[in-house]
Amino acid sequence: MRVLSLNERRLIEKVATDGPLARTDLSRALGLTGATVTRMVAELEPLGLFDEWPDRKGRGGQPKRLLRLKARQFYAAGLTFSRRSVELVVLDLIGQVVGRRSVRPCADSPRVLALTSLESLAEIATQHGIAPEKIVGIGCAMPGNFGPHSFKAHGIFADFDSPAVVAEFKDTFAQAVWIENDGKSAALGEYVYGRQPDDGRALFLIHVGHGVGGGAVIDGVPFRGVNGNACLAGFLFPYGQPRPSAFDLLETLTQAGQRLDDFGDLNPILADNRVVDDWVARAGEQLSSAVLAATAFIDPSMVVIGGRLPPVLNQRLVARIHETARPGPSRGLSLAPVRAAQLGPEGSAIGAACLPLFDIFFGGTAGNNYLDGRRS
Amino acid sequence: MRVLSLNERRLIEKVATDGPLARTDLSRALGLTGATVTRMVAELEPLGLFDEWPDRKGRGGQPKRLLRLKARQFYAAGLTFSRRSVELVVLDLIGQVVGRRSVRPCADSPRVLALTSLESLAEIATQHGIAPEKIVGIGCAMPGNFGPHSFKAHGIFADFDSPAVVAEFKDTFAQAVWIENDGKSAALGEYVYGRQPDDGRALFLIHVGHGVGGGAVIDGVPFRGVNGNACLAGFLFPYGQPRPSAFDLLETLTQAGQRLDDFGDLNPILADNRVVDDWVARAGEQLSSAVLAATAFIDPSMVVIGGRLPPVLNQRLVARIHETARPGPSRGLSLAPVRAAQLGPEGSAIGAACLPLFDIFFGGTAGNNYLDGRRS
DNA sequence: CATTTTATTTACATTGCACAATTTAATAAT
DNA sequence: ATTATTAAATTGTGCAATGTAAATAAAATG
Repeated sequence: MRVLSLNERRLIEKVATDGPLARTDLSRALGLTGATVTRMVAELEPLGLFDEWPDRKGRGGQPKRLLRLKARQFYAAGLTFSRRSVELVVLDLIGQVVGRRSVRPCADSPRVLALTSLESLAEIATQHGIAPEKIVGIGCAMPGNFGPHSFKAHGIFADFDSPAVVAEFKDTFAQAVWIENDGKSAALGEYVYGRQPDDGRALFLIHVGHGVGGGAVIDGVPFRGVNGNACLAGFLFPYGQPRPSAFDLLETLTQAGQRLDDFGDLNPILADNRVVDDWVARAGEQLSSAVLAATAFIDPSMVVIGGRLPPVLNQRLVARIHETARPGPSRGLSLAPVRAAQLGPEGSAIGAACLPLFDIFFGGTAGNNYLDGRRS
Repeated sequence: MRVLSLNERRLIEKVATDGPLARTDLSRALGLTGATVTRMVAELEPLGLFDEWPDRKGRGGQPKRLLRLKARQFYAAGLTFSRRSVELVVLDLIGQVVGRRSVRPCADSPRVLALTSLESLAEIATQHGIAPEKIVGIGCAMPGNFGPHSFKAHGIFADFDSPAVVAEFKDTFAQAVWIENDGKSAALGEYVYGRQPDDGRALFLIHVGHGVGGGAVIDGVPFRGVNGNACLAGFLFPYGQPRPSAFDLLETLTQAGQRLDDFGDLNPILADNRVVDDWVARAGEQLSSAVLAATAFIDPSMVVIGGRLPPVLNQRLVARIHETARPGPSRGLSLAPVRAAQLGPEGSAIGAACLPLFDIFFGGTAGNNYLDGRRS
């Protein structure tokens, strides 16, 4: 597929997030003339990205011809994993989860992880009759950080501490592979498909997962830092002490005699659970200081609490953060608004699937040497 | 003066920071063709920005014709203030301080501040024979933050808590006025004129001044946050408790019986001063946690310690930070390298003067709606 | 002095977009 | 039913910012 220009990707992203939209709407939203939008849409025609139909609600004048993404024209797979499971989702262009597989027991090596994922992907593709060439890429959300030369996984995944992980994935899949930290994946997913109109220009997500991570999308561009390790809200909570991570909740429950294998087992035991209540109270308070830190450093328009926990827990954490009512980072300033993630515990995997879709069809990395959007 | 295009500003910035350079060097560095660089330089000719002379060191082939900025072609003024003084510097295009004035006693109202500054500026201009139209703008570095609708100054400047400050400045000066937080000004100054080759893509500056602030320049663009309040490293150190600010040092000295009126009085009393030694030990340790936080959230290539303190104190703070040897923000990660600011206690004022120069001649705000660099 | 090398310039083509005029398809007024 | 009005979409044209390729310039080298 040809590489899309910056404005083409801006157009597609706009249709994806705010559609359906007519050409005039796009022209206003993107700051381009109607003529340009007409031509761009015409040039994108061979990709078959859009459905188009007349707007029946017009009041005089030629009716708009609304565009929306043809959901099933392209797909991407996103994968993430935890101690006892590999979660794979297949996402279509409009962010609908077409299929999901959760496989246990889990990957104890990068190779097993890759092969397991390949198998899950093949199953889903077969079941839904998805041709392989319609799957534009595989994204993998990793619980861990990027060292100068290698990927450093979270401590419980000792074998994942190597650049071989990347190689293993690239060898296994026919499609192109994207690797990203789980917090940054979730932030991207939340930005692209969990978005609400008042999100504003900068979304910061605190990722409550194996550890406490985070990610941000600022002015439509993922904020990675020079080594890909920005937004690590978890530094506030040293290892070996209580911290507001999903992993910490599992450990807390284990110590209280309620042993769970994985994040996925949380849902049934949440109601009327004193241990969970206490954990939410403590973790929410800790997270409010993470919100303070994120406000101080990033000054985002919105902080989102997301990660591997069930949505109801995210909501309870947000409620607890609001109760805590911490002052802002400096005189006269207040905390950024806080909200629970829209995407739920699959957020990282959906975000992972977003990586290829975003790079190919949406904002992608803004700016290159050819500052007018042309290429060499 | 006509508004310069994005690539023109990239070119001028490159010459400013890495010059002298020939057209071919620029073509390589900017990713443009030689033909384009030739034409751009020719079109900038009326501004008289460059000196050009043949390179005598060539080894075969036509000798390069090196370009560098004509330092005295344009100027900007930068101003900052503290309890007992108003500091104003005039900077030329290559970042040389052409003239400085430090006036006491100080501004106790925005109006006095503005008039005092105007007078200082006029004196410097007269003394050095600088025509007013060569001064392209006035930057003001403010100790304080931006509220949703007004500027909130640091607590000791009660009268500055209003949007009237901005109006007062705009009324007083013939030139265009830029207002910015002092930490962000200093970061910009350090990026443009304090730069070293290994700075990398993202510079974070911790500003030790009235409070503890900060600023960052990421991929050549000042990082401001949605409200202009990003990079506030000081949130780690609550008001009313010991904190690593220059103001805190003055207070500490006062309590020990060594009363000083202003930051400028520090230099003579630094040697063999037990109170200062203790303060450096404590503040350095505190700052190392600010470095940790900056690394965690921003993941910069470099953290710079700067602000209103004499350079020797910045160096001692950096030494102390290195002693503290804190672990990185997560497993396998280490702290960003730390360095003392190049620009010294005038950093904020120089940075303030950078604001107009940067916006007019250098990177400015990258990207606008016209993604090809054209304007409506 | 001819050759080689590198820098710079010139002439021309391409492209992404704006502007303005035109066409299209609906509703409202007569 | 006809005409006017409106808004959307399209088409034709031009411009500005680049790239491409060839030409020219100025030095070192043999």
